[in-house]
Amino acid sequence: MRYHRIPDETVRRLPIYLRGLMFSSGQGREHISSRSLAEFVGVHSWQIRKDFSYFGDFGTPGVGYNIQRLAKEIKKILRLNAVRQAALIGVGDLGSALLAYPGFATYGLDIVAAFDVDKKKIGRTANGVEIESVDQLGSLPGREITLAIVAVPGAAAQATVDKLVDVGVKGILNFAPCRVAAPKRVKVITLDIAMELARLPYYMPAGASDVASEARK
Amino acid sequence: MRYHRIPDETVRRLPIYLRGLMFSSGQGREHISSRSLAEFVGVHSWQIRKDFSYFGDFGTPGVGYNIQRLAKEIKKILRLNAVRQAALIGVGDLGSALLAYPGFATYGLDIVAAFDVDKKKIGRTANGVEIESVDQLGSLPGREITLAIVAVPGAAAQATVDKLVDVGVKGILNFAPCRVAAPKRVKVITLDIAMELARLPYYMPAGASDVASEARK
DNA sequence: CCATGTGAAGGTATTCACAGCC
DNA sequence: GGCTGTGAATACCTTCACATGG
Repeated sequence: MRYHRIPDETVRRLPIYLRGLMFSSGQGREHISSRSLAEFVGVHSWQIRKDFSYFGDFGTPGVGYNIQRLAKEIKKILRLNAVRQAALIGVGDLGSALLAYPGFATYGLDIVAAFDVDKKKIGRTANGVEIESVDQLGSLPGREITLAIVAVPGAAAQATVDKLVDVGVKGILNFAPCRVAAPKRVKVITLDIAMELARLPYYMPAGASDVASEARK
Repeated sequence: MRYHRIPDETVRRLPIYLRGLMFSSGQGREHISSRSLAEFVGVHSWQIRKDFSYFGDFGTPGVGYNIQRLAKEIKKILRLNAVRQAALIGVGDLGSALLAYPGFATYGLDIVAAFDVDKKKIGRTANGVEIESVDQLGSLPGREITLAIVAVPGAAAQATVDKLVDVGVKGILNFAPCRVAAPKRVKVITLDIAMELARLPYYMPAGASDVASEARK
């Protein structure tokens, strides 16, 4: 079925596939089967085929998928085909790490501006980006920045997001450990690192005391 | 229905509720309605009631939920009722930020050990934790550490996880941007920061050119 | 013969509406 | 009147099995 709405869960997996395809592409191969890709990315092959079926026929029966063509299509769907510029708000420990993080480039995302409230930081350069005062956020509309990464303390998060919405940012990745409200036209994804760790114990078997004995097995 | 398996999606939301409850608890109130909590955490009230219904009657009709009692129960379910010690592997930019991250304590998680391959870092102290050589991972079984946070480069991730499994770690939060394999008895949650950002453009409306005009509205 | 693409079946989670209780 | 707890309805996603195509 070629024309179909793409389920959210499929959209969530597309970056995983993309990562796998880009890696395979670096290996010099031209085609990849759903089976091979499945093994590499850790998703079942039938799930992969179903996911790809939502947006067209990219596979050749008996051969597999053309890596380049499929990667290009996924990028198009995710709108990652052009390099996108992002601003970072909050250059603390986490913010600094994000500035230095090489992974964003993988998906064509580039942090080109950084803002902080701390006067001591303003004017300094971190990873080739000059840190500006948050008061300068008003200058964003003139620059080609549509995305923002929020790495400020929870107490400042909502005010920061409000400001970002004001200056026309369309998408926000929020690292502050709290819910932030925004109009529907602005997409906010909150990524609370500690919360992810918090559900780990639930899935872990037994108590802490059997670590040593378990290790011997 | 009091005795019921708790759906995974509910487990994923429990830490969100817990955060909200702990905050409300600090406000001195004793009870909270599903409506108030909903507003605070950004989840619909019926969803909250349904989620809570999976593990017992904690609400009083006309009054709401007893904050302390409910928080305690959620902690018990998530097995966060005792402080849990974690080890950090990889003290680079991201690892250092995680060491300094205050959010883990919210859920009773404490990073008490750090490991790196870099000889220059070994022996130094970061946030009160002495950085040890990864060769010392073998010493983990004697310590009360069941959880590990992996913040090493992608190329080293699988080897690191293998080693952690060997020394009896039961749960791993993996920040490396790749899939890692582990036996079923060890729970691995992979958190690829760039991937989260990668699906943001998909949900953003229109192109980059209308930023300025949009901001005027 | 191998691998895709997809209807159909099955399972899981969300949403609703309201009975029951304080 | 306000709020919980929950069956029932609905929507969504996953899994399977296999027809179809190279």
